[in-house]
Amino acid sequence: MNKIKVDTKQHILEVSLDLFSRKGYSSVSIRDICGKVGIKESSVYYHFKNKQDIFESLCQSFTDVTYAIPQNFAVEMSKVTTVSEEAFLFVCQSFLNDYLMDDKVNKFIRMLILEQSTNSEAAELYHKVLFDEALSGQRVIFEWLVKIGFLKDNAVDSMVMDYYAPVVYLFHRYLVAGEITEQIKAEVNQQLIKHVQHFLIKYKVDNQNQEC
Amino acid sequence: MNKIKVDTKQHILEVSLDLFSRKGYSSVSIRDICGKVGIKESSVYYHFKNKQDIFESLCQSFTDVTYAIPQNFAVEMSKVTTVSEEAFLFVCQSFLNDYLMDDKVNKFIRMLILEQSTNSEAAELYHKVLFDEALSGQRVIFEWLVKIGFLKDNAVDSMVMDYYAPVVYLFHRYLVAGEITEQIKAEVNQQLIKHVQHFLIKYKVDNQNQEC
Amino acid sequence: MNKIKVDTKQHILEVSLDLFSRKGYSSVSIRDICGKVGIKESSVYYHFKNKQDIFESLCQSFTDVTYAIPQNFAVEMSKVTTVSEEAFLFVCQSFLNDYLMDDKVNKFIRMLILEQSTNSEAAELYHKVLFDEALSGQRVIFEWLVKIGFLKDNAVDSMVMDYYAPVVYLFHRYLVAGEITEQIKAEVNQQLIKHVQHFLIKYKVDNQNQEC
Amino acid sequence: MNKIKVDTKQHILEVSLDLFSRKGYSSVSIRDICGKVGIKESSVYYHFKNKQDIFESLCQSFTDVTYAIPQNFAVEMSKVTTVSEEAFLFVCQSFLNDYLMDDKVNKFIRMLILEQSTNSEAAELYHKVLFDEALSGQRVIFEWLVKIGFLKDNAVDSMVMDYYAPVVYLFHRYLVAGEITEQIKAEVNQQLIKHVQHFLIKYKVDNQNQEC
DNA sequence: CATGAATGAGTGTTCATTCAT
DNA sequence: AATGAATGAACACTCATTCAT
Repeated sequence: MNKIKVDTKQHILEVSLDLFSRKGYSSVSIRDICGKVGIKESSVYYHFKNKQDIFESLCQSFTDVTYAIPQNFAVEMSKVTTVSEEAFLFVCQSFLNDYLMDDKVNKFIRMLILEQSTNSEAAELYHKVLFDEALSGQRVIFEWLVKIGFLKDNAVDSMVMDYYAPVVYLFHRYLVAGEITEQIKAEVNQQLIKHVQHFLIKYKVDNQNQEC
Repeated sequence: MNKIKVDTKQHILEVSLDLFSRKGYSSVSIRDICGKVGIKESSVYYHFKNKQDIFESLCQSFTDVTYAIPQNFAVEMSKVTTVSEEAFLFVCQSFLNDYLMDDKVNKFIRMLILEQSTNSEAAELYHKVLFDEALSGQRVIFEWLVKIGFLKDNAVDSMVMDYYAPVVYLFHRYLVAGEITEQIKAEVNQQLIKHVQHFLIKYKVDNQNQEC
Repeated sequence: MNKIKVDTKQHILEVSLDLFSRKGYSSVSIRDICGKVGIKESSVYYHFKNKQDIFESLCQSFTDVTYAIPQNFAVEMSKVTTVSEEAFLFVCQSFLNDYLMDDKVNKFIRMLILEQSTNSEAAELYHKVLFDEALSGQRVIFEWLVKIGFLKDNAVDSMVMDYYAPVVYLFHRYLVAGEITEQIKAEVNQQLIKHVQHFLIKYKVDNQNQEC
Repeated sequence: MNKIKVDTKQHILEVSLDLFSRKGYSSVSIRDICGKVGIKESSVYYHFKNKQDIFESLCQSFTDVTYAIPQNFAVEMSKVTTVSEEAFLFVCQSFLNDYLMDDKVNKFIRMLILEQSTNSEAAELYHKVLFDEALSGQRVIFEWLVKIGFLKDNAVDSMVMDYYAPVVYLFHRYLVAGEITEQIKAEVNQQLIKHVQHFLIKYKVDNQNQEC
């Protein structure tokens, strides 16, 4: 027979993430979670020490996922020596679609935003993920893109700022509040494309000269 | 005799704003508020119908303050015919210092960010203030700056995005979480100056050519 | 100028009686009363010592009204030597219309019914008014009606019971709960007439025989 | 070992009924109930959704009990073809002793009387039980008693009124307020017997004729 | 006469958590 | 692995009342 019963612990985590990201940790009761999971409140305490433990468990699994990204990317980078405009755009879009708009990741970041002011662990994680790590990761990529001659040899910090600020802007404007509908996804994607093209005009090495 | 007793209603509002912005509406109890104000819990209900009423009262006063800005600005604009780079920078900095970094306004926006997912009124107000109204206000200003020959006659939308995205970025990175220390203020100010100069290089009309 | 302002104390009493009779003493707050009267809560304490004092003041004025009835009636009785069937019916109806259905009296008895189990003063007054005094008063009347030859010389206690039980029944069935509409008034009146005629068939001295 | 722990839910219902019938729903606090039951306040909410839920649960169980009566009676009726005066009196007394004076039922009706003006559900139930259903039930019985030749073939409605009005009277006079002592029980029983005999003199078919 | 401001005690209810089963 | 039953602490809110003005 197939597995019919889903792993309850995993189910609790999923439901909790969903609720935490929508109402905030402290506004979600164990009752709320159990209601959606379909178990009694006391049962949670078989799987988790307490409510905080659910939150921390979520943080841990998110950290794991997030910290895997740059390493994966480094592996890919090492294989590649030339980058086309299309490839660059593709990578930017996949960061948006496969990461920031990914159901779990998106919910997670929303949860962090709500908890950043209450919970110092959340605040730290939020800043690491959305700013510190993101920026340093991008710096590495941009330096590499300069090295392989795709981007001009400008100040990388300016470039990163020019690239990333609008991404953060789009994220907060469209992806933090409310449901992420297909319509919103399309809108954000389109704005991202416009932004990347705008960005490349300024920073991409002029290939026509190279081709000459 | 001098006034010794502060207006209790105002005091409640101040304390509430402070706590709401730090812990989120639902994590702040009437007990918390009263403890800091120095009154008994039941006394709050003389001044406000209920907890939600405090929140709405805060929203109202914030709305009033915010909607006064563009009108004040319009008055100033009408008196001016030429703008120097210093003046432009000064205006940008004053928006940062006198608005986004203003204790009340800053706390208020933080509160809205925390409540945007729970409270639709908060979500709407947040988007109006930080995106819709801000963008349309800036569009007006930039169009005027183009008209008076300070900025190049580029697509205004792109210009607004180029200008505003980094502001939003700085706001979320440095001004939303944690205490706003003098050190952070200085850091943000410096980054803003860099950003504005970067922006002007691209969009300011080259006066030397004009003078020729 | 004429009196425009009604006597506040009287106004409080009226509103209180209305609310007490509909929701019960303990379910009516000073706030409720003041809201309807149009004064602030603290103002009540100028006119009354406390909430209980309002109740007692109501009881007093009701007692005064009620205890005046038998005396008034005794005066009337002493002037009359013969009674017609119509006159008897008229008196029965006037007790219903001018007393049990009178807005104030009705509200008052309803209030007593609600408070009889909580407040011993109310319980006592309720039983005095609706049973003890009513029965003894009726006994006096029926004895007099026997003496003047209008009613047969039966056991007065049985007669009183036969007469009064249906009145109490009608009162509790139609006049205690809900609004007393004109329709209900008519219905009760009709049932009372039927009852009185039924009663007189059994107990009235057959005048035709006497006249023979 | 024997069961020592009583069913808590049932215990709460019993205590609540007792208190509601004596002080009225809104004057009884959850604290009062829990104090008597011997549990903490929060424990009530494991068994009942809220205070109102206790009330409704009581109403339901009372409704069940009450609506079972006529059906039980119908079964008995179908087996019997002759009725003695003693049997009639016995039934009347058992309605009094086993229903109106039954601890639970009595408390319940008292509760309804107190709540009739506040709670429309209570008002409806009160009128159904004490008037509408009671009257129609009695009509059925009296019609049957006429058919089997125990009661004279008079207008049934008059008969019902003559029978039931004094019962309602006795109920409100002796059984609604205050403790129901053995003394009161005896008094009411005696008055009921007197009333039934009085009633039978008027309405019972004269058996001496039949015996001839 | 009336009110603005405050308060202590209490109300119904929710919460995270415990623990025996 | 789950649940029935309970609980202490907290919660938003209401109440009758007081008192200086």
